[in-house]
Amino acid sequence: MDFVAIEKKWNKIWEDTKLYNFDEKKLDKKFYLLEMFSYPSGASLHLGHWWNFGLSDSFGRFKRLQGYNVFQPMGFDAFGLPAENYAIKTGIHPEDSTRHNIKVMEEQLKEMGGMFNWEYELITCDPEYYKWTQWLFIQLFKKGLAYQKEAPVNFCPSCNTIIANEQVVDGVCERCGSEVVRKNMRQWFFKITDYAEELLSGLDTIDWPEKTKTLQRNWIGKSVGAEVDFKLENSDEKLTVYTSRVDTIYGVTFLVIAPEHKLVPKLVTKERESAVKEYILNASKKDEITRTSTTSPKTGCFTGSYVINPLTGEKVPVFVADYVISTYATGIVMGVAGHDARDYDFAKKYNLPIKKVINEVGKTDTELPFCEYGELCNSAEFSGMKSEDAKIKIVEKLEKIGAGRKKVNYKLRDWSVARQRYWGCPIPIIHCPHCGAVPVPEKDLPVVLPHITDYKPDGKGPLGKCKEYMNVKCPKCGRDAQREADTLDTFVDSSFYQLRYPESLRNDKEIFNRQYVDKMLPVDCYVGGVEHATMHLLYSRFITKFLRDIGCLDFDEPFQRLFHQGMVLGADGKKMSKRNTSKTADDYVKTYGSDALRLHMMFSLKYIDGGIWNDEGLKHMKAFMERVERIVLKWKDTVGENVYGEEEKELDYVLNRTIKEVAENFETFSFNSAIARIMELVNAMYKYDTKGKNGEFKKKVVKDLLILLAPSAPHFTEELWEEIGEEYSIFNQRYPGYDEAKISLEKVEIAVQINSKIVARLDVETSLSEDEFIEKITSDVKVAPLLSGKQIVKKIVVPKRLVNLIVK
RNA sequence: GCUGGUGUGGCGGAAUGGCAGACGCACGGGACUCAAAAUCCCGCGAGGGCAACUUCAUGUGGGUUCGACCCCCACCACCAGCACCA
Repeated sequence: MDFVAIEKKWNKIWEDTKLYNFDEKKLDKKFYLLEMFSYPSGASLHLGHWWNFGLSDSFGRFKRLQGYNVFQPMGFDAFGLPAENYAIKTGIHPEDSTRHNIKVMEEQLKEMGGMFNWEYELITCDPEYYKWTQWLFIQLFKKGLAYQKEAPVNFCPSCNTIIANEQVVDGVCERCGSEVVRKNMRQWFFKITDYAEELLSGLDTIDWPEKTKTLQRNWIGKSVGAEVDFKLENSDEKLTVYTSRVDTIYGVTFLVIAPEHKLVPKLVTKERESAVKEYILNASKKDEITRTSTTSPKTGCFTGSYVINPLTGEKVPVFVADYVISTYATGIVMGVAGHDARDYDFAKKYNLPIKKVINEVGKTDTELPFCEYGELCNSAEFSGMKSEDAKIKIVEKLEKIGAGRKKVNYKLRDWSVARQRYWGCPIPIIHCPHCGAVPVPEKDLPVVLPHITDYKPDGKGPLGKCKEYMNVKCPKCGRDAQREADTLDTFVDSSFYQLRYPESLRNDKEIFNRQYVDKMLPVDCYVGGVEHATMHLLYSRFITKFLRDIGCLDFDEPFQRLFHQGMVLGADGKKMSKRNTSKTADDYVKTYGSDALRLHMMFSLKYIDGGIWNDEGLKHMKAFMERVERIVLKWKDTVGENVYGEEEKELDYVLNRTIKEVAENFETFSFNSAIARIMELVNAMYKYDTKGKNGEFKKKVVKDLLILLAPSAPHFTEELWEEIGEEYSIFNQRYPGYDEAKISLEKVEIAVQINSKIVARLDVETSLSEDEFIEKITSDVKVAPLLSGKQIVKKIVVPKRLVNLIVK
């Protein structure tokens, strides 16, 4: 068979007959299958795309054969930094390179022969799409969930712009080489923290990999602790710390405040000013991972100020230290050197006192630092209490004297959404000197991204230089005003695309129709990399919950079921992705055809784990397909006696087991095992071929085999389906059912163990009762002698597998 | 560093706590052929043994269990994410 030629043929027929069109009238058995859409990066599809889209397409085809009306839309996450960097380097406008890349990728995805519903395609840089990105921003703004605040960013003084973490290489700007500093700047945020609790509890309702849920739980990082106010000496100002270990409050010997905290200037005394300034400057050159690393040396600088411990009345010094981060909790921590590892290191270094206020339960000689829960000592009336109880009692006392309160904290921070970039969705805000930040009226959406040619960064972001864009009248008061120059993080674009797909091209009146989207969503199965666990997957959940709260939809979670494909690596073990030279799937398709490529990918690596790409097995997949072809063509016209004996029974057993297990393997994305089962069926067919004679039976096996293989080799099986004289299309068939009776054997081999050691393997009838079964085993000629004179003290029976006799 | 994950023959990989290594590759052998390729069939973890068989073996070290690749603890190596790459 000429695999390459038949693929062209069937791609055309499928398209002409609109075989895979989604039937919007049959929503009762719809199946919304979605792969994370891709960034239109290089000039052509790399194997990673194939891995993601090709294999989940096979899953979709399997679902279709099971009778589902499969919706599998496709689109592009088209805004983003790479196109802009490319433009700065080459002068090619991001719009042009992006459109070009999309076109190439579309063609290749179509060649792949997927069931994608292109008629719903969406592209995030289309004004028709980003109109709704802007609309979403405005809804969040109206509810107070989009707001501006000062936040630390990477700033390159020479480029005069904010740069991304990935653009900082060894502390310098990758573009110009100057030293990058952390700096507070005014930024737009989405208040995702308002949803922290629900994002946490909602995880219990969705069918996601446990590891992904764990990642999100830890990312949200709920901790129940307390806030404590420490009054500043000789001032009315107070410093509020957050602690999850308020039981250690009697051990506080100092306070630590983050260098960029806004209260720092109020704390620094004249004598300490230059030292603190220098310290803060140095801290601004470090990134957060270095700062918070438990192994990097702790550094700090005394501010000159002291605070009063509200419970002990003790005076303790306040330090600035960069191991404290301003964005978590209050940005100030109480230093308890005896019971916190980092505080201990810090105290050692600066010769601060170390107090013991917790003992290991039942001991008085506990070594410091002791960071577990224990029993309090040196803690006034709380001495002798267990940590757990003391936490409650101490908060009660703090509340009574007005110096503290119970507090739940989350590590989750608000989502920073503004970017000083050109190639992104414009933020629909107008800054008016009189009215402040005013949203663009919804009737004026979209705010179209102007086509500029100078997108080099310059303080404000590239749009800031475009006067025609920036200068507008305030929608509220009509006076001169300026547009927001920043654009949105591309994660905003992708936070609702799954909601927009079902009506992407036709609904220009609303983001989506509520009745329809309630029927189409949630997405039944979502496929994408685990690297999105704490960002895209969290943002989408947040936005879905927000849209529910403003009455746009009726469900809480966007993705009911989730699978992560592993990463396909190049021969060098490196990522095959947008950032290194991508391998093209084209050459393989031209030589072996897309079905062989797809089969090889499915069989040779675990989908969930990925691994190093190896094309060695490709030619064998072609050989396997030819092996299938030979037996199918040989059997298609055979006539023979209508007998059903041992041979038929044996093949029927394999057939039915294969039908059952291939379906189970597909459900868990264990494609490699599914293909292995199909190979076993083919092997069994060849075995039957040497002796079996039942022609009708052979025809049935051939038909079932082709349907089982169809999701994994769509063109190939469609062609054979036609060759055996069946009606178009194989994808309108139903996945075969299996007969439980044919899978259950009359006799199975049982492993017989005595004291957990295998002593025999016996064929035993499955119909025996447990007593009959034990009787049969113990009286066996091999087993009986080993039991003579011994007493059986325990019998462990694992049905159809093993028996273990414990003897004395 | 923190969070999550992975580790099984020469290789990719199978195994609801129940006969470790399914299926495939590589390798060896046989059939077919003048021959080769292709195809079809058989064998194939390591050590010992002519053999029946036997010992060892799922990153390392412990533990739980009648029984552990699987559960628990500690460690080692590698991978992903760490909030402005998407």
